[in-house]
Amino acid sequence: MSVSLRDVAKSARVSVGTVSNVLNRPEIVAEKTLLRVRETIKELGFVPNGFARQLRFGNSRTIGLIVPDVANPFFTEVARGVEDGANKREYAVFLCNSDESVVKEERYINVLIEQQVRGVLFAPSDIKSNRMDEMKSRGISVTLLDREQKGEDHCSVSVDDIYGGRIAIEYLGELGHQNIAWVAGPESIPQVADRGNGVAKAAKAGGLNIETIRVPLMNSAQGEEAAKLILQLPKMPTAVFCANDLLALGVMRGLMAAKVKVPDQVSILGYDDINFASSAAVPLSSISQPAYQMGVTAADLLLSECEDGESHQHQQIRFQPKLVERESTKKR
Amino acid sequence: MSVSLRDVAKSARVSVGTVSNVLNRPEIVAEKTLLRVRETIKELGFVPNGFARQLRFGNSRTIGLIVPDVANPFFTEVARGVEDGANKREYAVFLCNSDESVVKEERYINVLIEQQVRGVLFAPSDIKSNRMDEMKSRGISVTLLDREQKGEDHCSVSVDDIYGGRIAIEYLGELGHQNIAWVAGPESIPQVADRGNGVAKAAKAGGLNIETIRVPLMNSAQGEEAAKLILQLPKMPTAVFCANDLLALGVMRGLMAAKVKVPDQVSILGYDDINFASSAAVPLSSISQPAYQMGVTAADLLLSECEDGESHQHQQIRFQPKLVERESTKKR
DNA sequence: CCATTTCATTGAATCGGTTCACTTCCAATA
DNA sequence: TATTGGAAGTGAACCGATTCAATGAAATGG
Repeated sequence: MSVSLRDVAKSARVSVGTVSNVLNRPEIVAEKTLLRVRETIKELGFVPNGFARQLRFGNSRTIGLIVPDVANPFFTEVARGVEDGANKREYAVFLCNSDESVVKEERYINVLIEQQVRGVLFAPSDIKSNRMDEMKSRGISVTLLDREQKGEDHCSVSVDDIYGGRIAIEYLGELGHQNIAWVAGPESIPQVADRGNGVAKAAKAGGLNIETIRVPLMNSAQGEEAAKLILQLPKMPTAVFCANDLLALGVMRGLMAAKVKVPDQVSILGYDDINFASSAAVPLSSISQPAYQMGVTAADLLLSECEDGESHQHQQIRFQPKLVERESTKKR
Repeated sequence: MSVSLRDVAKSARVSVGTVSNVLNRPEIVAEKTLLRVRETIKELGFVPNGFARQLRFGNSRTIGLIVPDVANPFFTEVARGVEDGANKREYAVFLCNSDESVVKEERYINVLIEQQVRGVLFAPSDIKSNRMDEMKSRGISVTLLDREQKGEDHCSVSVDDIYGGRIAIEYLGELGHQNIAWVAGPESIPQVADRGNGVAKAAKAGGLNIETIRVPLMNSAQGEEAAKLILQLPKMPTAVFCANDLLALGVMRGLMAAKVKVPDQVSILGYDDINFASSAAVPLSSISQPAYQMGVTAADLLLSECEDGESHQHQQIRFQPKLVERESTKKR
């Protein structure tokens, strides 16, 4: 089927070594031979086989990035950062969307191993260290993304979500809000749990009243559901803090549909600071995570691990989230 | 560095063939040997080398997907479709974000060739058929995404954007709008040009007045700029049709900031029907493209080309966009 | 004219897993 | 006892590009 280097060699009446030299070190080949071989290559439509080359070299210049949801603007932003960080060092990124499914995650890990990527950036749906150890044992470096691990087996890049939850509530407290609804996702998601801890801590310190509303998924449709529940609360809160921006946008829509004025009657605060937050009808205040920067940093960390080899020291990098004030929050 | 099959064989005192059989056809190996070899594999931490395997087999079960912008919800939706379509046939997808840069596009094409993907789904920033022909000559099938080519060298999946532009204006005409602003992106983007043609055609047929506003990028910030321009028009339009939803959301925000009521004073119509369209403060009416379906179809087309080989017939599949009516458009 | 250096080319060995024709060995059958 | 059959295991050849010690040929120098 495919034309091999040997075919070219035979047809051009030279040795395989010469053809290889034409491709890789043309300067050491006599001009006449060079032209003849190149002519033959074109004629036969020869293209070197990447597998064979890499089999010889031992590794590729690609890394894998596994995220739970590409449709979430937060992760697309992280992905852009990873890409830029990797491109700077001339690596390419294999972007894998696990869709929060462990099965897909496993499948992608297998593919990445088979394709012999140099390293993997992993934002697991669920921390299963066995696969991570497996990758490591195969010489594939792994860096955790948006998740931190207790041990020091891997590098990681994460965000201090407890702090994020705390400053959110502190800010709402400063604005004079006493009754606050906390719209949370599943407790099983570590980020949600951490943000919730921060919320509880700040509420206790400030003597604020928190009403928790838990929804199974963190999208805007669930936000609208949450809005309905908020409207039914015995005591209507004056502010709502949501576990991510998609929820917040849904809540905003749900409340506005019920003629509740945002932010005059109810303030809304999101988390992630996705792009769309600023272009909502009432621009959304949010707790911002440096998504792009996290991606760049993670790529840097992973690739320096790949290139340093033995001498590498694992690092746990943790970013601080920041409040971004827009128009959806207001003094009581 | 890495443990090879030969090392295992030596250590377990069997031949390489037997070790290979333990991995691939364990049923033909005597149980006692099986256990011993497996023990050794675990002990040495042996992992087969994917390149060597694929060198033997000749090709992988991966395809590449090159999109101009993963951050655009339209393309993430397409990507999900592609993934699901590919997974059904047990292929994995290498998602590459060209970021509208030809340089990145080229680099990714090289990586895909090197990784010996089976096929490529390509939404080019710019139709450069030379690379496409090159891939084809290397036995990598190529299917065009969201772009149609005149010749019949490749399969393609696209949307009838002329039709989309037409039904948009026809709809606004039916609602009684006579003065309509058309917020367009760069004319160099084929989709924009097609939509514009549809707009012109429908306007002529219906005797409507169209004011074209051209912006350099198709994001929501540019939409806000467009809103300013609209407010300065000598004759204020009663409806705005935007080349995509991001622009439309920006326009909506810009107009509302200027106290223009949507849709009472001005109707707004977008294009793409991204997820966020429905959760905007005033849910956005839009021309919907079957993004997910397009992705699934493209993957199917590509993979049947890969598997059929010679007997394959190239197909040009073209979807019809549909109007989705929400609350941002209203009768005059 | 021979010795030495330079330049061009060669081709076998290598990477690591898979395959397959072949050998062993043992039990079953005639 | 001789023959057959089947199961288990062997190891060389192979996939295709790269590398490097070795060879050949031409050019330079004395």
